[in-house]
Amino acid sequence: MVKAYRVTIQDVAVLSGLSICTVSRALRNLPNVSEKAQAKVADAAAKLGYKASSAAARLAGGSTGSIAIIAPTATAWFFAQAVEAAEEVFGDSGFDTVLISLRGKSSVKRKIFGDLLGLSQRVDGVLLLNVDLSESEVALLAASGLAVASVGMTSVPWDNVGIDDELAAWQATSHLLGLGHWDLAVLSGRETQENSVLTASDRLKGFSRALKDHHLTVHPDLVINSDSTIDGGRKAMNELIAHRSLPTAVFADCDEAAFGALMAMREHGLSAPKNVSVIGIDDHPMSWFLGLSTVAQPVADQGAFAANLLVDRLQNADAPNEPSNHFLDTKLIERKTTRRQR
Amino acid sequence: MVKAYRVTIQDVAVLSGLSICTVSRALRNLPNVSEKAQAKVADAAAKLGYKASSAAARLAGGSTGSIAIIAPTATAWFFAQAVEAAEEVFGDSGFDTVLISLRGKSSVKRKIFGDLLGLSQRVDGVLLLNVDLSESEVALLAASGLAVASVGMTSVPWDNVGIDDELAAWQATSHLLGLGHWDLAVLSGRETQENSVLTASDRLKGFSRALKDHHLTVHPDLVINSDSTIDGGRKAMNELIAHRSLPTAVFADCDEAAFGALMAMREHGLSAPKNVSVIGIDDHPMSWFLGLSTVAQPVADQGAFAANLLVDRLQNADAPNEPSNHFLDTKLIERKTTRRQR
DNA sequence: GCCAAAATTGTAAGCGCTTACACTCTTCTT
DNA sequence: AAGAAGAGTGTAAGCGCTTACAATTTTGGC
Repeated sequence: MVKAYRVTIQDVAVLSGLSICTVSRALRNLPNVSEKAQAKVADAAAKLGYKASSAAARLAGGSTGSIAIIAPTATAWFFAQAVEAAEEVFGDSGFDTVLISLRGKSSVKRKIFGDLLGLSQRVDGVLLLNVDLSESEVALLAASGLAVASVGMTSVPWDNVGIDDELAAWQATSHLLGLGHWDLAVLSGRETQENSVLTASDRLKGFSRALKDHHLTVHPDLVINSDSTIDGGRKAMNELIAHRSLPTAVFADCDEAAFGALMAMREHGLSAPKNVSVIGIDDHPMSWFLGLSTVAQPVADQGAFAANLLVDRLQNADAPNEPSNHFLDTKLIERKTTRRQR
Repeated sequence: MVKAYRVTIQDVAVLSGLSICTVSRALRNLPNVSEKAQAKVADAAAKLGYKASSAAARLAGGSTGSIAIIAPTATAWFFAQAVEAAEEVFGDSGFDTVLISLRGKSSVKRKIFGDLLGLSQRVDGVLLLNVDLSESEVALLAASGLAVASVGMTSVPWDNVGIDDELAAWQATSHLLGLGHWDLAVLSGRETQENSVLTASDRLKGFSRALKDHHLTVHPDLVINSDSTIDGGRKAMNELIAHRSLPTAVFADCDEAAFGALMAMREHGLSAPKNVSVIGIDDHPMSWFLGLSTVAQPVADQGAFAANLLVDRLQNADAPNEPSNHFLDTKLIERKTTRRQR
């Protein structure tokens, strides 16, 4: 293994005939650098293939050139899509992406917030995907000096991109109601200490509002906690089938849970829409195949959009405009797991 | 925003009454530190909540505390699982995970290898997931000074974990043949400049060998290139249905492609196993639901195993044993999309 | 044309850590 | 019991960059 020679800022300085300091400023597009110098530096840097050492830059107080993505999990369809979309944006902007998956463990989250200072040493910004944060955690992050943006979070003091979860759930539920169903159950993302899904409560609200619009009330027995996974949906539906009276329609607050519900039904000789109408949210690629009615949301778009917002903040740290909140559209897609209730 | 005070090695040195140098050595478990000193340092560090600055460590020639995962994509089921499993191992060992998704673009790969020196400044090691590397890229990486490990790669000069792809494909194909099928097509991971799946060629070999074992030959018309995605499988199967004579059985070299094939069949009023028997490889969580026969492989295990190997190398850089190659078991799971051919 | 103000460039002091090397104690030898 | 060898510890010189601040050049007003 040959000891690789590293091109340093010193080399660029010598070649361009300027001082290290001027080179440093030129490279970072700081003011007070003449065009001539700028050009000379750019030229020399290109010629030498110079790349700043992020470690040295960081140590000296500059930026790290990396951004952390924090997500509840990296395996669920939604997060895998969003992560990859964001990673692309970051990569194209010259940032490394540090992936931190909470894996449903609050211990991981605790560790991160316990060492926020450490994190802020290693990354310039954080992209949060649907992370359920306490008020104090929000405050900590906002005060950390890190640039922050998020997907699917509400009332946070930084840029956010998401869908209107309440509306999406309302759309799904209203579809069911419009079809004449009035005996509905909901598979709702579980909210526990260990594993909470941030969007779940809004989606539950949308469900409730739709019922209210039809002068129906939410029966607590028909709100089933469910992990936002295939297996979670399956367990929840099994529970519903085993222990409660079967409703005529079920709203699962994500497609993967709906898949699980469909599985559970089949295990009991039931099918949709024959015995129960089923609808989800997401428009997962398998949904089309399974004929699952759902409310589609743009997933990669959300990740990319939020990532761009974050990169903008980082690159224009001088323009401190207000945090913005963007809602992307959702759309009901009627397929074959929902039908009119006679 | 309050300027956060950083606990430095200096603070630990003062509190423990030792020199910075001794503290540094103690913290990294280097030899020539008395037990007494070791204890004092550990104590002081814990009391202060000291964490070394990775930037400073890196700059001074130490390690960065991060590891890159390079994968063809982060969204496919296999990779999302493996990435998360590896990320967990890295996180538990105190490493940050830098995610680099090639997104099927050779340009990204080129960029990485064009700046391998840059990468090696930012991470201590690299975990490659099924990345198709040229010989020169392998050599470059091996000479980079980075610790390397991989999943699903063969004949590489570093630790590797995988399944026996040829065997898995042989198992799947033999199942079909054992059922009396002799007119088989294969949906094989596409090998193009832009987007190649490393395991595909081995799986194709296994397919061929199984045929050969039954004194059958591979008809080129029945080897269909297919992206390893749902959509890829769907397109490939559509092609097969539209332009060639329908075989009695199809082997898709991953479950997602098999899902796509099943979709395409349904679009044409066909179903498995009635018209065509279908088998995949993976045992994706949806496979059970769809009744897809498949050859199961442990996915998270592969990611975690390789990650552990890499971490071991990094932590015991002094014990340079030979690169190892580990094969994990695969297992045929017979479900409902395959049946005896009359 | 002259001088102050503004624009540009350079000097030098770190950032927090690792490491070569020098130094001080302990242990064994003989 | 003296000297060599070795264990433990400290000193100081960077790693490559950013950034106050000082030095220099340019600009512009009169």
